[in-house]
Amino acid sequence: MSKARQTKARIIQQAAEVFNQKGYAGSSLTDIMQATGLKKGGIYNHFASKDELALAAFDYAVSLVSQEIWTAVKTKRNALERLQALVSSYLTYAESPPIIGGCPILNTAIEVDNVDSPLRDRVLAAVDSWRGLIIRIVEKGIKKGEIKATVEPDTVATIIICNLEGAIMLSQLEKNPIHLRRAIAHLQDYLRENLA
Amino acid sequence: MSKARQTKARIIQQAAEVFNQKGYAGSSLTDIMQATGLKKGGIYNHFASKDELALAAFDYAVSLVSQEIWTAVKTKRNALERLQALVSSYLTYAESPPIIGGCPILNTAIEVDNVDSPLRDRVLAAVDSWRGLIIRIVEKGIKKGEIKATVEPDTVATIIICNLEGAIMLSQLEKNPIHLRRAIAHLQDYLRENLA
DNA sequence: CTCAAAAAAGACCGATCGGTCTGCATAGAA
DNA sequence: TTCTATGCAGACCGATCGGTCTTTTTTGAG
Repeated sequence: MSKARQTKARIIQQAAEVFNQKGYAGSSLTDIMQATGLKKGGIYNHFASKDELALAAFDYAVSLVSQEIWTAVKTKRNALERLQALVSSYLTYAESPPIIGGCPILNTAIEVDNVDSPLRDRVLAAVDSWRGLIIRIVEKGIKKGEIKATVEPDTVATIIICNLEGAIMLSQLEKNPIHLRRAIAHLQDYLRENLA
Repeated sequence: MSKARQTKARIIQQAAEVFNQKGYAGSSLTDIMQATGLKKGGIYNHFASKDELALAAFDYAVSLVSQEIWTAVKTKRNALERLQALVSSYLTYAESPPIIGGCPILNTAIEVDNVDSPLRDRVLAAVDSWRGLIIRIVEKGIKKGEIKATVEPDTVATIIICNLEGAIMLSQLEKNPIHLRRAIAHLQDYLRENLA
């Protein structure tokens, strides 16, 4: 049983890399077979369908990104510092990303934003969770007097996510981390000048 | 001959909508046939391959967006006002977008950023062209004393594009224009406070 | 109106798609 | 070490993929 779970975890990890680079529609089972070294029987023994594997792979990819963010955030107690740490954690995204191929939330959002699918719901949930984290940090900061009471938590969340996602796209496309670095610097200015 | 060109143009327009909503890998020739009302013979009479049609459709979609931007920009002469007009032109993106399914540059960038393909080169060129427009506006503004000499044109371009693209993704995913409006307001603040 | 040229239809092609199933190999409890 | 439960290989399936080609229809110049 342990062996089986190990294999299943390996399939998810390696499929996540394939999906994140080539997209769900653009990845075939042959691609997954090549990445995992397994044949069809081996894969379908663990997953009922390609879609089910895609969901598991997306959840796994998101968990990698979330973990990286949370690891950075929890090192600080002050609200402003928490936001700064969150933003800065994306500096590592260019050099040693948690998963190759860009941000899985962005990639999947673009691919499924016009269709109804379970995957679309997962993306929405992932974005909501991310936005919720930022909103809670800001709200707590306001309550504790670390952040100006006039600041709108929702707006801060939108601005941070927009900049990071847009910058990841640009840096990924041009294979140049400069855009991500500029966006992070811009967000740090924004946080410093508008929140406290 | 005129009829032929009309048909070809119609194929490009309707294929562009399909591709922009479902992606290139996610759109089949059957989808294109359904959208255009033509059969395979009718489509392949105008295009040698699906890829060739995809290129034409992408170029067309980008031209729609570019035209919208340029129409807004050319109404102003002052550099700061030009940038403000450019940013504000995206207010219409939510209600009456030049093409449905989100920004074609963003959508295509995400789909092809990890593969080598002619389409990837087109996306790079489209982004370069957009960034070049912003950079030239800023440079001219600096030369004419309308913008502070310490402003980095490249950075301004990155920040504007990041915010707009990230916001389009969020608004498209959540089917809520609020994110785009927040990003535009944020950019207007940024331009006002940092450029002049 | 004629008729040649071009546009479109639709049958057809091999390759590949996601998915199923049978049988063999292996793992791990007894 | 034995034996059974299950992980996995690989042949197989129908559907659909992008693309070709022959035939029919339409177009528009003369």
